[in-house]
Amino acid sequence: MAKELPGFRPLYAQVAELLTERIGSGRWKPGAPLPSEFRLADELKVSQGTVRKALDEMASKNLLVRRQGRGTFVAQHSAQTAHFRFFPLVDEAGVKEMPTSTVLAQKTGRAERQEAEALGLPPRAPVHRILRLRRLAGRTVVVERITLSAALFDGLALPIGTEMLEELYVVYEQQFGVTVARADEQLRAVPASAEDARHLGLAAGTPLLEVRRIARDLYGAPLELRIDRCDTSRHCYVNSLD
Amino acid sequence: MAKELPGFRPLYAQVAELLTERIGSGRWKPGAPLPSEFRLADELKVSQGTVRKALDEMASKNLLVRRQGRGTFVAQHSAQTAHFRFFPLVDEAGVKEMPTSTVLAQKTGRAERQEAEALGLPPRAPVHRILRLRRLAGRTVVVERITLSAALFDGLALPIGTEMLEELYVVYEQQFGVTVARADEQLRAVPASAEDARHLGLAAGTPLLEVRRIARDLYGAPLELRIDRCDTSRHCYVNSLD
DNA sequence: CAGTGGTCTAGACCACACA
DNA sequence: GTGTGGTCTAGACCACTGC
Repeated sequence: MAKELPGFRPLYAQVAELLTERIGSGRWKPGAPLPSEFRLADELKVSQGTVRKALDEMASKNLLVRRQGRGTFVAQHSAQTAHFRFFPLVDEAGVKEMPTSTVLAQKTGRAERQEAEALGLPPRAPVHRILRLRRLAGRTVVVERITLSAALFDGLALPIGTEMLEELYVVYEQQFGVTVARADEQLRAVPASAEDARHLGLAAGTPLLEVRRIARDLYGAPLELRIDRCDTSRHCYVNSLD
Repeated sequence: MAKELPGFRPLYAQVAELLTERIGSGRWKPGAPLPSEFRLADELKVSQGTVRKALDEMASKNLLVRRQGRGTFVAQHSAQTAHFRFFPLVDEAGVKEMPTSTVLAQKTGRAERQEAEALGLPPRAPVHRILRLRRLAGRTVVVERITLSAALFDGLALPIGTEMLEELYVVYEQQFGVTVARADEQLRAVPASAEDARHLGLAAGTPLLEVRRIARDLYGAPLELRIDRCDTSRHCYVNSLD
């Protein structure tokens, strides 16, 4: 069964790739159960052990959720999971709180050079821009500026001025069928602009933590550019190396 | 062979734990080869597949390095590996450069409350404190303050004022037999103190990225408290989520 | 060449979830 | 009970390394 030509990939990796494509193509939607290991093995003409290794690999990348006795399911963002995976701010005691979010503005325009590069779009492609504030324990802690391809997120209309309960990544998944699987971030310390300072109730020039994030889909293609400016006087960004 | 009592752990996890203890106890030193899978399986009275799963798990945690045709080796810090695993600063093009380091001072004193807590030491335990500058592309970019247990790092004597070629984690491993396996970091934006500003050639109050790191050994016990203040005008801290 | 880890297969039994 | 994933075992063959 295994082809051992030079440069070839292991069977389980090919199986994982095939299954990932089925998820990406929408054949299996988020939350849906996959066929059992034995059914997949029969269908793909490989052993159950090989399917298992592929599924384990995909589960370790948070693409699948496996539950003993129940089955294997396509991973699905929820307010909870998106929060714990993609919101690294904690309070001084190290506790992750659920933030509240309010969209101040959503506008459509043409991508600046930097935005187009980050999102892999042609110059001046149409984009949505979102300005959002996020609060923790009643304090506004983050000023967030988001840029999205207007072609990919066609018809996006966020409620302005009222508290959003849903995580944005849940909206992307449920309304536009795109899944955020990974994000790359660059962090810097910057002085608060006059606008940042007004939103955060601080003096202009106060040091803020700037987090520049590119969120990516299953294949690593960029979906969202997000620039957060965070007041780290009472919260901090946490990270573990290895 | 497998005991299936409630709450018990899989055999391969027990094997991994046993092997981790052998490494931690110094029975197998960094860089040394482990016995082959079959020898370990014979010795431990489990199958080769179970040993393999334990070894794979440990390799995925960077505890071991496996090389086809050669064997399995205890992971070893080198200037290269320590740099790529534990130095998240890159330049504007996203390139990781090798930093140069100069120790300005090394003193011994008694732990402050915060230091003792971070390192899991009794109040006022003796500690080494190190002040170090790190340069990238000829610019001083990081002012680094390190606190270590003087009991654990007994006899530490770093060269003052001259450029250090070795990574500190290599020194810990080779001179003191302790391995940094993991690190937890907290990031904040802070204004440069007068001293920071002098070292970095900036104005006091300039926003700096403060990285507060606790480096831990194989078992998660804290080894080192390190507080870096970074000039992020030409470099940034990078991180990937999932 | 012999020895190592890497892959693939097959079968057994266990723990868990749900009807 | 039935079906699921989780663990353990055993054996085969491959690819890589170094003698």
